[in-house]
Amino acid sequence: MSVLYAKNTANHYRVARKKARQQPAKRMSVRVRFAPSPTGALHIGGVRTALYNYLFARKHGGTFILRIEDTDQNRFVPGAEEYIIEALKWTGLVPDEGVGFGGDFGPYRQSDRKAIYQKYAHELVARGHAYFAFDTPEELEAKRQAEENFTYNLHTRAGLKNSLALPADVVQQQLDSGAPVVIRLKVEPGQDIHVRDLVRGDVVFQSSELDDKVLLKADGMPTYHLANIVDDHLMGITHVIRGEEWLPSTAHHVLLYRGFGWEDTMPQFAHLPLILKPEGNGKLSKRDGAKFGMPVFPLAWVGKTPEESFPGFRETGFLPEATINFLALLGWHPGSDQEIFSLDELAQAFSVEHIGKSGARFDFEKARWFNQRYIQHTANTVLAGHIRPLAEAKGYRTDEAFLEQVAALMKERVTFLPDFVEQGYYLFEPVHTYDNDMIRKKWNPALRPAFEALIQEIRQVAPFEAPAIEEKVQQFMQENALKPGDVLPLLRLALAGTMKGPAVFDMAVVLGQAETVQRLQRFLEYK
RNA sequence: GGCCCGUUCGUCUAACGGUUAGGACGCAGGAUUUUCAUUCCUGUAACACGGGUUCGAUUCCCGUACGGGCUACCA
Repeated sequence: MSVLYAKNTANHYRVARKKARQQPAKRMSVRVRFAPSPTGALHIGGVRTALYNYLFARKHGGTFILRIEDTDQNRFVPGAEEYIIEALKWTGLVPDEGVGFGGDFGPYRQSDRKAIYQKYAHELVARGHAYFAFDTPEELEAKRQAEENFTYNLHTRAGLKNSLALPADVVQQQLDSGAPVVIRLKVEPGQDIHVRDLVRGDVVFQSSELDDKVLLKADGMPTYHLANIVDDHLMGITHVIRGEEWLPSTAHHVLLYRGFGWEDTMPQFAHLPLILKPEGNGKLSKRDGAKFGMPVFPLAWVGKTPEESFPGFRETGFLPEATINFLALLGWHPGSDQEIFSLDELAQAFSVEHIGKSGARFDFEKARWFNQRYIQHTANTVLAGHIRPLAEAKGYRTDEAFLEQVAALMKERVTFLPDFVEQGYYLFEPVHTYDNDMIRKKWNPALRPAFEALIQEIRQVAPFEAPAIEEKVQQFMQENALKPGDVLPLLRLALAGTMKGPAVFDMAVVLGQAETVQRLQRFLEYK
């Protein structure tokens, strides 16, 4: 971008602001939309797009809208819409308006707006900015086979079957016959199309490079291009925040706004950088989940086959807050060194200017770190609520007081929620795996009498609390000339089977006096 | 191929002409912890390349290389 362009951009904004002031009040409030297609599970990149839209709306006291773009009947997947809504609820990105959330600009599902698009498509034809085309997909495919870079545009349309090339009576006859017909955008040559992108600045396209995009398909449904312009206009969208893959077609979108005479209220655009694979080339795909052993979807998705089924952040044991925090920083930075943000804090700090321009690699290690941190800083009562269903599934006890104790003991040494009941299983059920190498290292048959005596001591401790137990054990070690290194590891092994874990005496308390004594005795038999 | 976008430690990124190029993850080392983890400290490591513009370029411009996206009656 040259200095001149930058200057022009600034000028443009000044003009735009001036215009905005002259517009009615309805243009003043921010309205953004998240517009996914229900073709399967919502990709994590889609969640990030939703997040940025949500944050932008919150930041500016605006409205966050969910619109379902289901104009491709062939790619429709049952359950996908429900999945999208559930994913938004789980992450806390709850729409103010949209499918399932009400609002005055509905319907918000594009398949329910079919008639609207047809009306506008025909209006565009009447205005001379679009035309009918009768070429079949097969014919076009043949053209592409025959010609390397075949494009439907002003150079080729004269030789194709459309209302611009065919005689009026033939066109009318085609129309009357009910033969398959599409409506295409008539791209006029010789125009510079400027897209003032909030993230990238001024992006220029030559209209002669653009093809005559299909606006209304033969099945009567609109393509994305038509539907998104009509809806954004009708729904009063002020800012379009979407993935970078849409940048090239934005030129067409600008042409559509012009064609409809809506350029004055055209939304501002912000194209987000893509999320890339952890390693190698290309953008993150659903297959990368299995490849790198990590989820790339917010929620698990159950497909028809195992290959079409995918794990989710939720099921892996991520807290939604950690997931959001992680995603927020993937392609955006707050302008400070702060790393930990609640949703509200993110909304406060958010600004489009701080969205990055280049693609961000999906860094699962960082995601792990966020989750670990969030678990550490989450209240035991809240954690208990997360642990309960996991414990239930394993048939473990689930009383509140106990689960809170488990949370307290384990929260500083787990990464994912299931770790509480997996790594810390010995808090719920008897030890099933002993670290035999460690036992060999620490056990000595000569220790047996002392160990038996110690069990008796522990049996006596009352009340059975950590300081009291510790005191008793300390005293015992002193009297028997034993070192902590001789005794403590054995106690730990007896209670947990492993050298990893919470402080021994804390564990003993959580297990309870009876269970502690029982485990010590069982250990004596085991070894 | 054409069009468009991008390029700072391994990764996420800060810097908006003058800095010992900052932070975080990861990794390494140390302290604390009679385990593990946490916590704390320290270290490691980057301006893709070549031309300009400028007193001075990571920063502005051009080019090259590399990466990415789009190129459907998919979104």
